[in-house]
Amino acid sequence: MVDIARLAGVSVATVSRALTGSPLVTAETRERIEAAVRQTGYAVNPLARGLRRQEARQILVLVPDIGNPFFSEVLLGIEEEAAARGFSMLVGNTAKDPAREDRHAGQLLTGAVDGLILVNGRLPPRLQRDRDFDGRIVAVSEAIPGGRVPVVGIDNAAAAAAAVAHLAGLGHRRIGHVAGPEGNILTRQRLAGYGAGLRAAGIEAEPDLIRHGDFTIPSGESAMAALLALPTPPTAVFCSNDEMAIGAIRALRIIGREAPRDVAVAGFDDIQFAGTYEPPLTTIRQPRRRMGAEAMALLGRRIAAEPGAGGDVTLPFALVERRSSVR
Amino acid sequence: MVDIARLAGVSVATVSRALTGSPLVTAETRERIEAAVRQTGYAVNPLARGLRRQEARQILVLVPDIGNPFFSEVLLGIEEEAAARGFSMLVGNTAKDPAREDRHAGQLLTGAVDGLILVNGRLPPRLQRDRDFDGRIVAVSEAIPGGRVPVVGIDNAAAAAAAVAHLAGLGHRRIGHVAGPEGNILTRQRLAGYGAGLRAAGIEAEPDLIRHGDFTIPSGESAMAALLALPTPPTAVFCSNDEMAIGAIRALRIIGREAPRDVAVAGFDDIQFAGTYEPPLTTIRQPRRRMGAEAMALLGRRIAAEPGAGGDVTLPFALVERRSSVR
DNA sequence: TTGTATGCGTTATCAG
DNA sequence: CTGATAACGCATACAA
Repeated sequence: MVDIARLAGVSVATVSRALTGSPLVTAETRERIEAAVRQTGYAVNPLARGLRRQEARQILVLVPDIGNPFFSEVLLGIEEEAAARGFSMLVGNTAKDPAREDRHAGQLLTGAVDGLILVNGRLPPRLQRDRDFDGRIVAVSEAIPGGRVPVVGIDNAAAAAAAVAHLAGLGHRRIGHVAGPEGNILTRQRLAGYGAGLRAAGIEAEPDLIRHGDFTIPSGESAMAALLALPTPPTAVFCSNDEMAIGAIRALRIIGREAPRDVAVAGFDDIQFAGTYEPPLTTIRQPRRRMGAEAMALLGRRIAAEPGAGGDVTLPFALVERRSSVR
Repeated sequence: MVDIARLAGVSVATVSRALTGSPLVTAETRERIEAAVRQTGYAVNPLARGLRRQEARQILVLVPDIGNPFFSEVLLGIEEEAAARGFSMLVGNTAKDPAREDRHAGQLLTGAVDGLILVNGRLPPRLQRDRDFDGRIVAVSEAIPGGRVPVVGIDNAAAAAAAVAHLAGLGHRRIGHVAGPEGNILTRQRLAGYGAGLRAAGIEAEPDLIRHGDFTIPSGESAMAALLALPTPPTAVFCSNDEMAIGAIRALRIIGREAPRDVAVAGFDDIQFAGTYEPPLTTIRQPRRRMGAEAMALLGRRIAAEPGAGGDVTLPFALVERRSSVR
């Protein structure tokens, strides 16, 4: 910067002002400075600027598994919005390990990042104690227990109810549910929606028709196998995510049956291969990318301490009807 | 830090030394300092440290599409190795847009990041001119034209040849190829391997049996449709990636045929759903995660200016035989 | 409108 | 082994 100052025949202060768009600079001097910048290819040092301004213009996203396509598409939305707002995106993989969560969260305490986006459904331990940074944290997709941090996502219960209504509308009365792991918030919300959907259709709930998996294909397969071993198996099944729905279809195939002929199957998420699978999956589409973008927008507003940067953001979902549920 | 110094009754210089693990500190003073640190929850400011040391302890990964599972698993490997080496990972989505590439690459010039990992197959324009940062750039998966930057990946030609050898070994003599977009390096390498594989099996190449797609499912579908419309269609097809292989299988299905009964199909990459698809896909497995990790390790060595931080790293691939190719 | 001076939080140099 | 101090590059308060 001192070079630019010399080249343009001004002080570094003026260069700084010109570069930050201060109105206190003559058009003419600004022009000289910009010329010098172009000539030398100079660029402001973000570390020095950050040190001075006490901000990093960086945000951190905590993800349990970057490799999971669901999360990576949320990341895409975050990145776009972050770039648009002049932020860079750091990504930390937690693998659900509290120690890693804490290590990454440390970046918020040190000032390495200005904000945090949680895609992993919980606050890192050290942040549970320390409430000083609540204003710089938002969650996406999955709510955080405690209600301290705002969430951006869909109405999971309503979406689950919509899926069940769809199956009931097809004439099914025995509708099973392959739920996620117990204790998980999404599991609870979708389970609640499942129950509400049954009620709305005038169907009596039957605890035996509910089995828990862990959101993986194999777990969906065994949950469905258990359902099929029932004296009176369900004629339709709503699964808490698409992976388990695929597992359910495999379980059918293994015993020589198939979806939707023998059992209708619906999933949740509309992952990339949901529409490509055989049969294509009926599912709930979440606006993943937009969820990421909205989360970043919210975080940006909170960091800037904008007044309206309030609570949760609920985005619309869509029921996507495909062959797996329709005869 | 000044607080710590006061608490421990030493100077900031000593605190700094203790915190950086300098041997020039008494065990006793170090203990006092560490106690003060624990008590206050103090953490070093990375911006100030970076400004002073002229390093950011951050690296940037340029990806064309974070949402793509192939890339996101490479990211996983990068993140793990980066964390292990004390680096944070920034992710920049380029969407193949040169302007975005340049904007992100700027972070290398400003010192915001210490190194760059390219997963998008090419150097951002401004870095093509400026060779000053060559020592801080590595590529993964896809080689960069020009040979200036070292690549971490598999031997794509050999892998393609192995896939073709597999199909030939099954007795096929008319083996088609659904290639990637023309001009793409991976396309060229795999196309070359396809040719080599045919030659090794004593099969004469036939230009008509080669169609180009763009690595998407629909493009694979139409490429395969064209192949099937030939007077004498191939009895086996090697596709340059799994998405196009899935498209090829769909093309078969549309005209009432199926894989592998009518045409054997092999893909490339072993993406997440390759093993789950119906039929499960025969494909080439790339060690994506390890590729990411090795790339980061290489970059780390280069940044540290370690002597042995030389050229390309070639990792082993594996031919995964599944039902799509076997009768 | 511009320049001077100071401090952001660290680390490295140089004395002691 | 420890302390004082300069410097990293920038942005702002204060003067002019």
